[in-house]
Amino acid sequence: MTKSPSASQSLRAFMDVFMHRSMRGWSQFAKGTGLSMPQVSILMQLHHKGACGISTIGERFDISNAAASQLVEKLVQGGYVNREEDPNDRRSKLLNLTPKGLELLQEGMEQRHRWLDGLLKNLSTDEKSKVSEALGILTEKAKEVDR
Amino acid sequence: MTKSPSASQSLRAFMDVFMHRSMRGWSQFAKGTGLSMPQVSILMQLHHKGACGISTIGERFDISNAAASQLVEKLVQGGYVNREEDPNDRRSKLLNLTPKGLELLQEGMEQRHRWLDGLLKNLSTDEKSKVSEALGILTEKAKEVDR
DNA sequence: GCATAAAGTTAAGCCCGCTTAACTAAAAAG
DNA sequence: CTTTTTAGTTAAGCGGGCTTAACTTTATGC
Repeated sequence: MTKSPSASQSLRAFMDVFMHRSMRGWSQFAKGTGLSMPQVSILMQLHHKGACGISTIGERFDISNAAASQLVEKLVQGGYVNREEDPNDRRSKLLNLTPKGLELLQEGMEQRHRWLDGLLKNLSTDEKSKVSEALGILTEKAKEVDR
Repeated sequence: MTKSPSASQSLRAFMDVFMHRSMRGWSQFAKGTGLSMPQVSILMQLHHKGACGISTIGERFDISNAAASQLVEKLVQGGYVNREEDPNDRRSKLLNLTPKGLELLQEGMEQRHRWLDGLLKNLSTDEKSKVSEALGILTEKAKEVDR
């Protein structure tokens, strides 16, 4: 590295490598579990944003409620998702990860983390702390923006 | 943030947010272009690793050569990929992004980067430089590990 | 209370990715 | 030179995701 690049440039370079790697990782993982990417994405989304109904799934993935319903049905059949009536509105459903669903997701994350830990192994203590701080900053901001 | 977390913890939190976001971003982008995720993935991979043949695609995505051939065919039809004979081995093909293919990919990246730039906007100059440095370190390592 | 809207489900049908199998053509092995 | 291996294409068929349309059930507006 000749000179210090801008933060924006660094982010772009990082994203290039990082996105490429993590996307391929997830799709391979999905294949291994027998689930499809859309199905895994729904699990991730439930874990990330908490319980919601069918139509929320539809909106977030920009698919019809019918499609969302069918995908969720498969996840329920597989025991990854719990689907119960919303006590406040009996038309609506409350979707939640089952322990099995959570476990599956965490296994997928583990695989991604193993790759990342491999990156950290070769860093000095000083570098590690810098990386840690910077990612903490970014993550906070991302959560804000993502709302 | 109460106390400084380990680098590994920071990476995990970061991965959670970023993977989720970037994957959804790409799949929405793909939908907008009329291409499927596997097709976009192939474009990304060509851009990232350079020209290769059909069977290399098959190996990298863990699909049959027949499947790879069919996917590539669609990308060639769409004008996103150039497919020519390998002069060194006339059985083999050399696949390359066309300008149109490259442009499409870059548009996708732009969309992701716009989100990221939104994150950077709210950072102080000091934070920006920290982020920049840390991501530079990580990117270098990632490229090494990725081969 | 009745009409209307909203949340989900189900079914029919389309497109797409993927696999296997059969095939062509070129290179490597003997 | 013949045999075998390698790269790629093509076709048939399966399964999955998605859409539209018709329907059920529950909530809401007047």
